[in-house]
Amino acid sequence: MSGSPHPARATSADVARLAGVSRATVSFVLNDTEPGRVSDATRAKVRAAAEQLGYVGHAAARALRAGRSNLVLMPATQAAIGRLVSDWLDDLQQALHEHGYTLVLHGGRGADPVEVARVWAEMRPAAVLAPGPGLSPAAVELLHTAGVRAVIATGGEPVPGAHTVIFRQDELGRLAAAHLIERGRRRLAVLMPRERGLDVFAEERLAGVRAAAQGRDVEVTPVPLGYDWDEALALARSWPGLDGVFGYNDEYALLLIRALQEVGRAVPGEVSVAGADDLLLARIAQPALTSVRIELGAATELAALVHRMIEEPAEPGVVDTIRMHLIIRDST
Amino acid sequence: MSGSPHPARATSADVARLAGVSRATVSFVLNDTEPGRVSDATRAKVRAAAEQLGYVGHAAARALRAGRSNLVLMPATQAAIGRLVSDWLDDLQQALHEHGYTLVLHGGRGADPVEVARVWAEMRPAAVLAPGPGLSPAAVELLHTAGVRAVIATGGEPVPGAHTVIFRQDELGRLAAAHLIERGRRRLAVLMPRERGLDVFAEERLAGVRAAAQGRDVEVTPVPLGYDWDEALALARSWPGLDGVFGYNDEYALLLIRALQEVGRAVPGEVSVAGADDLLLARIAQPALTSVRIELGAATELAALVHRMIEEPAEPGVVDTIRMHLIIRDST
DNA sequence: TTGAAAGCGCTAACAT
DNA sequence: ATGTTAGCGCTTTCAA
Repeated sequence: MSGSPHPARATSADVARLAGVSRATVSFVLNDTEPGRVSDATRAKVRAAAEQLGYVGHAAARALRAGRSNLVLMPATQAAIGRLVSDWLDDLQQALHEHGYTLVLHGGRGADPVEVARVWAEMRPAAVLAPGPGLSPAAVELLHTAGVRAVIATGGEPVPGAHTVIFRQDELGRLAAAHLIERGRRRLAVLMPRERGLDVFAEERLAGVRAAAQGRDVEVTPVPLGYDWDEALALARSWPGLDGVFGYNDEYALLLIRALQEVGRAVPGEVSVAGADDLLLARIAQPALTSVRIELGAATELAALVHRMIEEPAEPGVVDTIRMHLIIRDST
Repeated sequence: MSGSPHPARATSADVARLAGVSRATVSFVLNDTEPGRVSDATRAKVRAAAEQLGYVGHAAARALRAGRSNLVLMPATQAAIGRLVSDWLDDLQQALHEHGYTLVLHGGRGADPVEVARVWAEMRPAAVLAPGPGLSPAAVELLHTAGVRAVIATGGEPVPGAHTVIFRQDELGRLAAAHLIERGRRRLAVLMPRERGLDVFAEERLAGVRAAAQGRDVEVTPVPLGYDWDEALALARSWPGLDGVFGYNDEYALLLIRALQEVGRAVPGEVSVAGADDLLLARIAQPALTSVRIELGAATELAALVHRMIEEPAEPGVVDTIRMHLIIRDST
């Protein structure tokens, strides 16, 4: 085939020409602004012309004109967490869409936070939702300077300059550790995933475990573990005699449990193990896995908050707290 | 606090003013186009001014001017599949970034494909990567008309108008079913997830199972199942006497296995079960789960393909095939 | 009820 | 070696 296989993309000017009206009229009709401004006959003409040409708006042009885009940005790291989070993201996407925003998940794991924030800022999103640890003060400043209206962080403590949804990673560790200690465990391990992007969360969870152990004659040992069977098996074989484990999350916890079983160490007899996320897998594991459940809250509320912050920027502050509680099962 | 908490975002004109040069010069310096055009002294001045003002480019303006954005769009559904895919996405994001593109995961599960394609088209992405079943001919046409250079589909058969990475969902079912039949199973179940967005894949996998059963005196029954313990348990209790199961993927397969075990039905004694994805969880399950492994291939190659297609659009065609093979374990 | 026109921030062809 | 300027597609004020 030679030449362009597709007709040049139609602009609103093309639509206007075909319909025999001005570009202004086209804009009013297609966006339904100022109802009653354009007569029904003209509306129909414009609609037909747009349809015929296969007209599709140009987000960049609109954003340029409006001074801001309708994008809401979120690091894609979040999406990889599991079904719980990804279902919730679906709801969030839907709720934001109803407010006229487009949720966009953006990668960039592992890179320099300020560099990542820069790429985000170039997209001039209306809002950014991100884990606090990835949002250095410099990054927040950069986003605001670039005109991002709403920066919403999730994390253990308020991020300066951003609204913060309090999500205490350390509380995950604290809850699990308190339970293990109550069960009589005194030598606690905390699994520290080797996978990129997880280290900041792991450190906070470890801190929570340490806090629970404080002044209680309990020893806490961080234990690195990659998400890999052979490594888990090697760890189980040379298990350093610890009697309680907080597994970072359910996946790592389950991996370790199987490895321990494989080398003949009883769970919970010899070692108690607790996870986090309360996946369905935790419930159906054998033994069923004690886990910290995270209540993500209604996505619609977060969407509404985002909308409010974009419409009328207010003082940054603490917004809401993600609640969590322990579900005790047979692994502890 | 009153007034704007942040300085107005600087434009390239501001940078030019501060540096005492023209906007053109700023553009040349910051983009490093035409090296040698600007003297070192001027370059330094411009850089310093940009730094001082916290200048950040404006992607929308650049896209408007260039006629296309540097966005590569992919449905976020993909991301929810699991660790295998999400790690791969990380690599893809990285590889695309090195070509100057920004990978964006976009939600929109469940909505009308053409409506979704419309929202995508408005962003004028350079490329769209999507599962074929979501790309109707109308959707592909819409994207092309909107100027999207590269539409790359994944699916069982070539999508008209798009390059296609052949990914035969039916082959997943065929491989698993052939194995089950070889093991002497004659009454096969195929789990059909109730979760939104998964039905198109499930139908194709079911078709693969049917193909394997063809002319072999094997009965195939689709069995709906939501990802939920109670539902799995109810299914197991009223198990319709089928002796082989293709579980859609590892997660559903594992869920069913546990439910069957719970009601005293032996796996693989009474029922053989196979999954797909070959998650680590399949390997550590008890019994270890037979699963179809999917070889996603190098993300760098796909990134290079995307780049090539954007630079010099060519005839759509079949690009590459995602390979898969069965890993036989104890569940069959 | 509709049209004309300015201008969002950027790049690149052309001029100096 | 650097500057001037047109124009990408859109919305919205102002004028008719």
